[in-house]
Amino acid sequence: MDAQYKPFDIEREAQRFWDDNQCFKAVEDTNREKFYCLSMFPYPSGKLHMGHVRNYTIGDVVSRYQRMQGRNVLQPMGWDAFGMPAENAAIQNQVPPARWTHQNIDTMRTQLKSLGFAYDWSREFATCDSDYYRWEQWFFTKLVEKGLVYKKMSMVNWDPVDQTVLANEQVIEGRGWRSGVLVERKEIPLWFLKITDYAEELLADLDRIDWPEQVKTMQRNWIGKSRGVEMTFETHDADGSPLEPLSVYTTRPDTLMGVTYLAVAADHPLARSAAEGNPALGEFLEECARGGTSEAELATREKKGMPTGHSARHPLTGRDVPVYVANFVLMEFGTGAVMAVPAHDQRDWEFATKYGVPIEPVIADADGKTPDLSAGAHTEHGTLINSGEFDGLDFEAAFDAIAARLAEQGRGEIKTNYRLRDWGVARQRYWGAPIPVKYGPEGQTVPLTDDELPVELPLEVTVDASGSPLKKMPDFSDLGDGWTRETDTFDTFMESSWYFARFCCADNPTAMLDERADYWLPVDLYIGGIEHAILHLLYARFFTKLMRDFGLVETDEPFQRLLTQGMVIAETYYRPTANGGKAWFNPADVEVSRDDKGRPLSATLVADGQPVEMGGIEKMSKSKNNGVDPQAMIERFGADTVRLFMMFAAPPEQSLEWSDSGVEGAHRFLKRLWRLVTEHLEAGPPGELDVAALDDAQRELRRKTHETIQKASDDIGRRTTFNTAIAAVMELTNALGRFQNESDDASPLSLAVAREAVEACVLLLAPITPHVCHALWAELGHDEPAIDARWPALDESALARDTIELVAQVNGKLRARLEVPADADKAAIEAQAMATENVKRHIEDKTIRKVIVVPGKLVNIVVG
RNA sequence: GCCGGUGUGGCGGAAUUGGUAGACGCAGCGGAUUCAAAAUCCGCCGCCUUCACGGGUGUGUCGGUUCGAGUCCGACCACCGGCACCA
Repeated sequence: MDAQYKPFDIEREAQRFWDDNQCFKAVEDTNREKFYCLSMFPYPSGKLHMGHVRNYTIGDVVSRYQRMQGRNVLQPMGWDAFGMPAENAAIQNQVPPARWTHQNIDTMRTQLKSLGFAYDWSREFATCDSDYYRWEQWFFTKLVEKGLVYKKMSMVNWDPVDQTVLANEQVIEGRGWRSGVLVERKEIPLWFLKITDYAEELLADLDRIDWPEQVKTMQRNWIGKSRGVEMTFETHDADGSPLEPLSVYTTRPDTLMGVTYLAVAADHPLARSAAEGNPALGEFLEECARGGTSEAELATREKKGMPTGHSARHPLTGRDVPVYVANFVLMEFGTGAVMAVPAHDQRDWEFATKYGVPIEPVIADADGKTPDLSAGAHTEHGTLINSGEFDGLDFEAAFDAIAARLAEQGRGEIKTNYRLRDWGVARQRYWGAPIPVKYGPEGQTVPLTDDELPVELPLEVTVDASGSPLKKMPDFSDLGDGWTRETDTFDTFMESSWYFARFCCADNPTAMLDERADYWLPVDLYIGGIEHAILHLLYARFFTKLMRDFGLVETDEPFQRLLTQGMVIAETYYRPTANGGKAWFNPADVEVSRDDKGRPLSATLVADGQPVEMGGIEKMSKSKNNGVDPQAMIERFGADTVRLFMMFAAPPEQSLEWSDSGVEGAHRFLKRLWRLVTEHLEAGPPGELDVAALDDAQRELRRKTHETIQKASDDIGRRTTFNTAIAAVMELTNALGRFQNESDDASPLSLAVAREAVEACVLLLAPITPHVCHALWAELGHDEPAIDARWPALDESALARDTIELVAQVNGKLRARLEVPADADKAAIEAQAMATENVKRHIEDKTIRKVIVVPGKLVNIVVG
């Protein structure tokens, strides 16, 4: 055995072994329990970043652990290859998006392989392969047939200079990112999928999946089920001539008698008609149409409104209230109109205060009095006042009574509403899957038939800032005889909504999915960034239900268990630039000086020795130039070190701060492990492990071994806290090191106990640092490779203790530590605590009021 | 703005069900080894106080529940993720 740990030789050899023997090729076997472990596939943006390394190491650790549990494991990898960055790169470098994408895939595949991930590469695909997206096109045409797809006018960000639709990301402070001009809201026809048909099931099934509660809560709130009343207000203009009635939805019908105005969206037909002959209002509507379409932007905008001059008749009192246009009412939500109760809704209160609309309280405060509305609205439920016949009713009773009265008069009904909106899947972009629809000379809209599929995306194109090149390619769009092809492409969320299913049968050329999908699905553990908590994960759940309803899969849910991984962050460094901006420097090029406690004091750029500013710790990103290149780290320390550091530095759900010295520490540990095994092997062959013959030191090491097996198994298998599993193994190696040094005892029995500890260390670390463990396992004389070894088994009897330590407290403060027999009863523990010197000192002259004994933990003496 | 989360030594973090705060690692300090250095090994290491035993204090801030709170409750502050065309 080599006395030195040589990661590069070891890693090359282990990877060659796994490769040559196709160790990770997954084969369906109904006699074995399967485990499908999936990490969110990467967008091929160029090179692997640390976020990828973290994500994929977590998945690999779980996959290898599950394999050691004897399960039939599938861990595939592929590429989420469509998207905007390829088009941006194309504009910048005149490279066709396809070539740029495939080059990136090649680079990143090589990098993934160098990390030794246990992927079944035979299932690899990229979503930009027509073999993949053809099935998405095919499925879309089936959805059209079933009425789950429709076309509707919808708002987009329009750049009037570049004459193109912008993504929200491309709108910076209301302006186009390239042109710098104010963006306009523009309505164009777009394709939608009816996700709202599945709103109830998407909500209900959250109870059946093992996901973090926070993610489920976010999805519940996003779906936003509410119970309320939809009602109709008759409307008329200033002259009293009737107009179209206004429909509004409210979850607070109990406040109906407090309505003092209505508000409609700027895009509402009533607002538009009112603006005719009212130039001031027309100007206001134009102002509302400026800026981006994102909800964050709309919600943070200053709340503004203007009267339409029209009035609405209260459905119960018959009183007229004014109708306003308000920039915070959204046409996409509900009916595009709201009733306003400024006394009991904070936003309405602010609006009414600003525009001098009356505020009329109709709900009493907690004391049953008229609420104080001088500083804001009273939004809690309460008893009705100033509401005529409804006075004295509580929320529930008022809700029902007012809903009943409206229903009686044919002016309203109870309605369940969802905040969730249908999914707009059309993008006016090139680098995506073409939407398989054609348009006829008489305006017909026809989905393509099976023999017309796939619609392949032309690959040799020139991309510029003026929008999708497909629209300018008659070869693509003109089908002859007056027929044209749809030039919009799919939202890239379409591809990521079913790739996990295609991995089960990626080689099937004649069907989207086959029975192998039912063997592997659902995914047992899905790992990815928390930033996908809502959109991607909701769309994938929706798509799974669609596929189920078409008989393509049996499962109702795609991902049984979800692990949301935190970001990788690092210190940032910059210098102010002449134009008021910041020039960012990579941490690798910066030297930091520290005080005697190790706190950073200042930083200088190595290249010129001049100071740079410290910009704080941020997510690793290109824009802040604080990314640490995984490749450089692998080349310096080896893949095992990088994997170990990533898993050790933080639990997977928290953000992880990069630390160069932390990586060195991880490397140091692997060297120590190597040396420990070397020294153990040099001491000679172990004897039989005769448990009955152990002395105290041997029994103690053996207990530590099994405590570690217990903890690491729970940490990896149940808790997925890999950092604490590694800490436990480090403790065991420390104990083993002391045992080997101190005992200086090479008896066959001691070597047998040490052997058990050494093998536990190697196997418990095998999922995390697979290369070095592959080598060490072989050195320990095993013919079978470590990947096929069984996870170490716990021997409960090894955990037994004769005495245990517990603490004595006086009034909750720790005063002494006690060594007591493991089977001591409460009275004995209490007596021993009372007899302890330091406890006596704190209870003398005081009355003992109570004694609490928590078995195995502590005794607390309460004195007064 | 709305929804969700996080906050513990010099640093990353541990404390799993309300029961010993700081496991494990990094940095630092002291020592061994070395001609010297690197590497390695051993020891110390929240803060204040004490010769020492010990005592006080301490988990973002303020308050509460409890024999006992990092953990539960209320209010607040700071930061992070998402907000439907970034992926």
